[in-house]
Amino acid sequence: MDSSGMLKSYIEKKGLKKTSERAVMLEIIKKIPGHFDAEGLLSQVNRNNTKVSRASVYRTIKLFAEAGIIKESLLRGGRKVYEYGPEKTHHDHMICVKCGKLFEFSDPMIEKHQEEICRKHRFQMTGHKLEIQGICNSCK
Amino acid sequence: MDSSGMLKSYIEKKGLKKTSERAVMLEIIKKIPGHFDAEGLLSQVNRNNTKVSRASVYRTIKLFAEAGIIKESLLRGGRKVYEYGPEKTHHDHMICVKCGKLFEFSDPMIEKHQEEICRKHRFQMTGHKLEIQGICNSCK
DNA sequence: TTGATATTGAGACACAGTATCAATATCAAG
DNA sequence: CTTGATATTGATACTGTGTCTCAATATCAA
Repeated sequence: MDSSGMLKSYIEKKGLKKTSERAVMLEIIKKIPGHFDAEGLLSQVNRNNTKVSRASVYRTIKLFAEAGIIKESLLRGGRKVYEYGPEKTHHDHMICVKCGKLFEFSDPMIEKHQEEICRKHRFQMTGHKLEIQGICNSCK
Repeated sequence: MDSSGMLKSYIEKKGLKKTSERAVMLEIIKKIPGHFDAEGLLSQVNRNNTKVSRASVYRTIKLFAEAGIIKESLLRGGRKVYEYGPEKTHHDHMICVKCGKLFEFSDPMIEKHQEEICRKHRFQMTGHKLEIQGICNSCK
């Protein structure tokens, strides 16, 4: 299912209502290639003719995350960072502490070990975040 | 070296000064068994006869972290969480999303895979954080 | 004892995010 | 189409976590 469908079914399931604000935000988020945060999205939404209030941007981001349309991917200096992509597979992040650039990676072996550990501790995993800090190749 | 020694040598190295506030905070932190945050420490410090201002608590926490006396271990709802223990080895966390309990674990295989990935990407790792969210055994 | 300077406390400030609430938009039922 | 119930919005006040400022004070070497 595409993200518009996901939003529609989430809205129906919860007895919510379709609004132009949500439609506008979804269209803009779809076009963002990488990561984004609430403030950045807010200014992008209000850059053009469209206009959505700060409160609604935050509310809608939360709604989209609950609907599975976007994912909260990490915290950057106390700021939540999201990314579009219901079809995207899970991945982890490397953050360069010098230039702040973000690199994605995924390692099935690490995932496997995590599952192993959870089994051992009888812990039912619902999600995880792995973040490696360091210095990237071009900053060395 | 114990934490008092670490503080002393860090202070000397940086040309800083010994103060009663720092001593008081170190004594209290030493007695905290698990994790703590700035606000919790602040109220603990000011509960008794001792008194340290909010600003100084935050400043001193930062100083202790730089001196290696405490470690920033994770972020919990936008709040930084620390733990005492210069001798403690690195470990990762499992957080129960129901009861909020925190479990520690460490897995050398995961660490190894992380190093492998960093080598592959020519990324010089300086630190990492792995956090598994889920439901703990007693909350199932 | 003195002088340089690191430190402190109090409070203002910064920032991300949430709560409040009256006005408005949506939508199902008639 | 109109109506009524209610979900949503925008404006703005507020919260929580942490930082900055700056005058007063404590520390320490000379």
